[in-house]
Amino acid sequence: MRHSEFALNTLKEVPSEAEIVSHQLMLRAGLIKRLASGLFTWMPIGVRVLRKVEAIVREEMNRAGALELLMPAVQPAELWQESGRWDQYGPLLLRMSDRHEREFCFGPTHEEVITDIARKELRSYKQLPVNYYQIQTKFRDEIRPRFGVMRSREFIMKDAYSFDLDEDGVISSYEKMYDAYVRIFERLGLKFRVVIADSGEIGGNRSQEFHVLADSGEDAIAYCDADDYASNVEMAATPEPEGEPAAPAQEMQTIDTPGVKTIEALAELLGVRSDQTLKTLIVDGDDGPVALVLRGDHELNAVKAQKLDGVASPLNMADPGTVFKATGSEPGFAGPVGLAIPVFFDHATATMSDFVVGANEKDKHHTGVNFGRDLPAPDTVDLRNVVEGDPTPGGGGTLQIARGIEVGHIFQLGDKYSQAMGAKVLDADGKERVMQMGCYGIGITRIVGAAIEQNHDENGIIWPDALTPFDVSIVPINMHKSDAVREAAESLYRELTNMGYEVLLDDRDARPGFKFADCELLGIPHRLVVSDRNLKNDELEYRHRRDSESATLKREDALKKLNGSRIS
RNA sequence: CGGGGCAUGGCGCAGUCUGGUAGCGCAUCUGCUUUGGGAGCAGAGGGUCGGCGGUUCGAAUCCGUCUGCCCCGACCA
Repeated sequence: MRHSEFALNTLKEVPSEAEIVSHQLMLRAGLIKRLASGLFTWMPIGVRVLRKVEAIVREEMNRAGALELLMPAVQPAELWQESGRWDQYGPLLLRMSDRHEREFCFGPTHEEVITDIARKELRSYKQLPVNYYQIQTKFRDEIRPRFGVMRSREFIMKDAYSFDLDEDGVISSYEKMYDAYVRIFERLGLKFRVVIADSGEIGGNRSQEFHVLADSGEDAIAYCDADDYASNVEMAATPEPEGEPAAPAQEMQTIDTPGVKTIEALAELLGVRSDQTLKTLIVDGDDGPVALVLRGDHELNAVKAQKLDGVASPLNMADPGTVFKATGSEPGFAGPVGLAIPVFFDHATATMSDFVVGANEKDKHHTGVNFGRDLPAPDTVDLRNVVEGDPTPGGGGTLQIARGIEVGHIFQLGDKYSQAMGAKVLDADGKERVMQMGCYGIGITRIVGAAIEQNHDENGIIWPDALTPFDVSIVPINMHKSDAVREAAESLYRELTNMGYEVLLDDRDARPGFKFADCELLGIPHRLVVSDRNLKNDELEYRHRRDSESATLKREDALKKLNGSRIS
């Protein structure tokens, strides 16, 4: 592609709409244009990247034996009513009516449609297993779209759905997808981790997420420094307490803490560490409010809390009126001493002694509180987020925390949809059996953003070879003055193109620095500079996007160098 | 949804308080000079100042209203 024929606009200044680096660079490099909140046009250079991602995903899905189909983006309400999700899904689902007042939605996912296909197409166990997939546009009406294509409302997803006769079958289909996903992310050239995930509302038993590692990631991942354990922090278990609390050294006292409503303020006022305090959170329960008690420096884990018997799901903090009724005080001074509602203590509180708690009275806290004396020794539960340094479930190491961007998710669904929608086949005994399903998603558009989050520097994007819109950039110096440079650049362009490279020839009449800056912003991995200076010796200047220095090489050596770095 | 902010040429912004000919930088176009790290000079094009309504002799500016966009939002008990 000649630059002069590729209508590409780059920006020197950062559009103010963009907050994170991938969004900024995608706008500056001209990959995307925003149309409305959470809606983006993929410009020609962006589409080149998108197609690379799709091609790899498609190849590996096909290799794994999955069958590509394409379902409608718009789906009839009846199917969603049949699965029960028309009412469950909430405002995330974009609903619409046609001219006959029939209701539809723009698909946020396709379990209903595929299950409908499966119940019509699949009759016999002999047809199983089947894994259908598509690469297609979804719409989810996010509360707050942000981070460019990373959390947009419309996005492209590869979604796959497997159908098996029994649980052994699902496990096998799931494992095939796991292997395919590992190959996909390896081929994409991204650093990633597979983590144990919450299967959440979708149900089913087993679920893993694929995260691209990046400091700006929205998700926290806990992983072991000694084995291959990795988990979404939402799901990472904390250990049961070991040992006994130290013997009380202080008497319980009630002290004045006017206006002190936060743990930080409390710790500062009393000159204690936050891990010597307890925080007591009042949340809605199934039958009136319940209290959750954590060490002051720990964070509540909502996913864990809402799974407890008696705690409302989804988790909801009690309103101030309820807090007042339950504790006799406004929020900020709740504590477990003398509290008449159910109380859950986190594991980490079990070994504490001489700690500080709210006194259930405005502007008062208790100090020197101890289990066994001021409070009954608790049965503790797992309520908190893990933190760096916690022991791992395998016991072999300690947890580290990394940030990640979720780009893939695989589930064993079981029969949730097939049961609700009657997707059955006949087994070898001629009996009807409800099929077992799995579902497997990859965020195609999100991968592009995640790749940039992981691979960039102050000058721009640094594409992994597998994703780059162009492999090589040819930068001629003074091409419009020097026929020798022009001819050399054109012949190099033809030769590389014939060799199968995707080449961007910067044939603009611009100064070198301008071209270099664009080249780096666009993140093209290989750059060849053609100049009179080097042509005399039949030389080219080669520089990889990650290099800090250029190398002047004989033309054939430069080509060899390119070939040597070829991956496919 | 709650809170905050913004809306002026393709992008980034000033002008609004204190009403009086719509401006700057980047980008674009033309010409000349320039050509190894986002060039210089000279000129040019491009804006119903988000929409509607009001106040006024006069509104980007004041008032009302609507719309759009951005940011923050369990961890406080």
